[in-house]
Amino acid sequence: MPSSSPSKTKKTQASHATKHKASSPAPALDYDQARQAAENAARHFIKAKKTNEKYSNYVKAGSAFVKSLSDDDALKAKIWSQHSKTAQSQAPEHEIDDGELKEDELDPGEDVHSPDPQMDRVMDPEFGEAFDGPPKPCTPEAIAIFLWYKCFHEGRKVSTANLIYSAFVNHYKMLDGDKFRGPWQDDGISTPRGNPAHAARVQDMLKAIKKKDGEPERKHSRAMSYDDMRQVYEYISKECPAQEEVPSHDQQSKAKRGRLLYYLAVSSFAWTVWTRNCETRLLQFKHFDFNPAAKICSDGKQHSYWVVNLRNRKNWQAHLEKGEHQLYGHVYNIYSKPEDPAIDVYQHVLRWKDFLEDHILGRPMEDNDYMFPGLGANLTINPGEPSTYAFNRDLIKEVATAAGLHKANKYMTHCFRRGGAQYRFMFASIGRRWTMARIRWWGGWATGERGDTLIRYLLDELQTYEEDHRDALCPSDETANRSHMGEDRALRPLTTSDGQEFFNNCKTELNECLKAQIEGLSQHVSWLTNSCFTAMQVVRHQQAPPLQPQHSASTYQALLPSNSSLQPFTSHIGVYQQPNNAPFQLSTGRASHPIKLCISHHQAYHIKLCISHYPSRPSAIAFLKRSQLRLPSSSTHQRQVLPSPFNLVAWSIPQSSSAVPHLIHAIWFPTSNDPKKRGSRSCKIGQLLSQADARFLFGIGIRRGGRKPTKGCCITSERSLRRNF
DNA sequence: GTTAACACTCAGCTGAGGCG
DNA sequence: CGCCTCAGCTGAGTGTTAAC
Repeated sequence: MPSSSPSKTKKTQASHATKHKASSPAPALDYDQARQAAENAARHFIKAKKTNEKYSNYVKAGSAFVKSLSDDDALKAKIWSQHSKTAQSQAPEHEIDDGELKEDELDPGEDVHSPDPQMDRVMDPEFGEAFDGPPKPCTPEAIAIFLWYKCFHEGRKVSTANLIYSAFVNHYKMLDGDKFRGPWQDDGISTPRGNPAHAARVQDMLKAIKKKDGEPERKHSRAMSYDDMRQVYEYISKECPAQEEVPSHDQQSKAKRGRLLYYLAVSSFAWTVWTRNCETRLLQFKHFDFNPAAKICSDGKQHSYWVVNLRNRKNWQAHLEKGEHQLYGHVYNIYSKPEDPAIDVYQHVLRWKDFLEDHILGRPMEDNDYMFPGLGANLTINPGEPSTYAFNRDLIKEVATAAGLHKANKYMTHCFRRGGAQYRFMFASIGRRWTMARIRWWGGWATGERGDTLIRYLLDELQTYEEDHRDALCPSDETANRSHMGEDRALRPLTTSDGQEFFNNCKTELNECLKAQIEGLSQHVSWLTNSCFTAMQVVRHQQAPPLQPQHSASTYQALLPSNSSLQPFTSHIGVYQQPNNAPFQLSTGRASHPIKLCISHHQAYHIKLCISHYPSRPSAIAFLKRSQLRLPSSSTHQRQVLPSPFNLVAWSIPQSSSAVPHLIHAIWFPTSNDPKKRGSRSCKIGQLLSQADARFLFGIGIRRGGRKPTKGCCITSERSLRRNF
């Protein structure tokens, strides 16, 4: 019988052992005692304590079940026997008893004696003791019936069948050395040998149980994703009262702060180191090193970190036996991650430790203190006891619900291990995902584990993602089964179809853009021609004296449209000057009335047009921009550099022309400082521009820097423009 | 050598019941 | 009513074996 207080018993035993060790050497043992002690030690320690307990419980339960069944059957047999005797004594001799009941009179749950001799079997007289002592011929049948009872009658799942089966395998394996190991052998004559759990009858029942429920429903904990962690952290950042805001007497605020700091520490630790709940709960202060030796990286930088040593991860007993781990456990260096506070376990654990020491314990932590002890309602704890599973489970659900996570009740204690591992395996940014080898090491999985069962829940997620076809109707290609996480979507070459689609899209966009530009320029040209024409009319009729530069701006600003987008570029007014600082003047044909016009730039290319007259030179229209205009200087072979968008100078504006396309007669590159040559050349090269040419001219007027003027270049058509530009 | 099925172990999970 | 303990069920994780 198990002790009612196992912990006390354990402590008592340990205490006795300690005393015994300290007081006297071990007494001498005889052979029987030593053999018995060795067998007991093997029986008790070959499996984990909990496993042994569960196995033992199932064997006991099975034993009780067969006894009960045997007793019931004996009772029924007795009643039946008495009933038969009574019936025979009371029945008239002449009455014919057919010995059978009609089928519809039978209880459907009641077994019917079949005429089939195989079915009409009598219970083995040893059935009630089938599990007592060495296996008997009826033991396999007893195991099979017990399995049927638990799984078919009580509705237990396959795992229960496996557990019962394993319990009986282990029970008989450990019963008498090698005697009851191996396949079950029972010829009906000699004493049976082997393990009765391996009998065909038991195996058949196991197969039947495994198939009875079809595909089992999986109940995984929902993984805590990186986004979930951030969402919870944002919630806690708002809700967690700062230390300086918590009065010493305010236990409620203090408790709230403590719980949230505890949650941040536990969650970030489990999410980062991928620990299971029990592994986190059982961590003690001695497993941490908060003052490790300074470490200088290869790049010369030094980072803050602390060290945690996990020694007792799940199923590591076998690993330790094989020496698959480091001598002193599995060591993790935890570095600060201030840029990502939601998962900065370095800071969260330190913060929790400080809170624990300063506000709960009132002393520095000691080696055997649990890092995450269970918290009471008012921060009452016992540092020598770890937190409970239920406490962590409830806290996770509480915080997840409060933070507004989707399906918050689906988060269980395993959510951090799943979420952290999935993040490093699948969801971290490219370049930050870990290799399978690193994931295997970090999560403490066996090195020889197969690919598809290695970390099943990781690969399940990936499998689901890559083999999921629910988005097959999505217009965009979301196929993810051609590479890891569908990363090839970003690396696939451009297909003909993609190129055609891209071209069409560009064409549409470009057309709309050009259309807008041309319309804008067209308005400019229209306004420009009107302005020029009006200005010339003013000059012609007023016969005004030459305008001073400071007057010209205000004068001709009045000619500009009110549209704000066409504000005059006043800083450039008058910059087009001759060396002696005299302003250029507009010449209308041979007239010598200087007029200066400044046309603001607009939209594309900031075209500025300055129409000036210069007494010693031909009238000109210059397109100014940030580039440089080379103009003849006073010396024959020197050129003066002035701001201009391109090296174009047009001249000779017809007085009567009001149409845009006929405004510009010629475009001329001034290459000579000789007014006579310029004048004579201009006469030869002047030609009318079409509207298309004019627009084209304005369009390509953006050409910056200006090509070196070619001697006597005249541009009169689009083709010429193309050729000369 | 690979793969799938099987075998086994153990911690997570759940509900019942006791207790203050 | 909430907290805690306990027992039993469930599923994850790991190891082994046989078929291909």
